[in-house]
Amino acid sequence: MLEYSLDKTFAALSDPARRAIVEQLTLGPASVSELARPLPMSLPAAMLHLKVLEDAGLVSSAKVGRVRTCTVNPAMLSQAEAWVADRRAMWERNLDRLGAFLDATADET
Amino acid sequence: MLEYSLDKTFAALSDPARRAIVEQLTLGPASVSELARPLPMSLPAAMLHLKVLEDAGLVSSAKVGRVRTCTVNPAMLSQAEAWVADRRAMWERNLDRLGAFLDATADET
DNA sequence: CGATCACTTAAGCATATACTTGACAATTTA
DNA sequence: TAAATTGTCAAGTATATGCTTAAGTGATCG
Repeated sequence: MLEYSLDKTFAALSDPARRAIVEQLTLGPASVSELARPLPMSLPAAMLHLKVLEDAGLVSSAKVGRVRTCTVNPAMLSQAEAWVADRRAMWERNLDRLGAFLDATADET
Repeated sequence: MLEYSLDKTFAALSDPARRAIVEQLTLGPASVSELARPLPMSLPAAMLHLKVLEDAGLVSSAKVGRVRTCTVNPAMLSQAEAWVADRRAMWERNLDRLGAFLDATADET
């Protein structure tokens, strides 16, 4: 039952270990051990982070033989990016309206 | 002691109530009560969310008389947006390299 | 000056998150 | 087939998060 939400996406990105995993995966696919090695924690702990990223749809993985290979899913990155960009655009549009209002008001003096 | 981090920014944005607050603030400044009214929770609970947003640097507020007026801080939105955009760009650059590699490999046949 | 409004603080509770170590399973490799 | 590698599960602990109601503070209105 895949259900990707902004809640999970942003929550996943709020942890430095998980951002480090995403960062490494943007360089190319990697195994669980490779992803866990640079992290300051045990392997099971790293796997939990990986699970969070997968639940959020940011990462996909498949196991072949005894090694699980993980890849990043850029579509989910785009979705998070879009939400923030839209809010910022909305803010700027409103700032423009405020500017126009101030201009119009200035004309009245 | 202001310390804005991606950790806090993404964590703040991971909650629907807090995103609703940001959304409303992109339309213009608002008081605490105005922000809390549409949320399905008590006013103290809404204030906690507001505090999280302020700790993350996403929202600023100032109290004049008995009403506290809140505004959104787009710089922090930009920072979050930039992190995601950079990772996505990195992923695409690597995808290009993979394409080039495959092309080169194809030439060898 | 008493009532109301807007916000704030406090106490308490339930659930979720992040990590540990130790045991265990499945696959290569020697 | 024994040993090493790679990943997973389980139990336990500590801290953080999200919410409630009740009580309180300071500003403004009638």
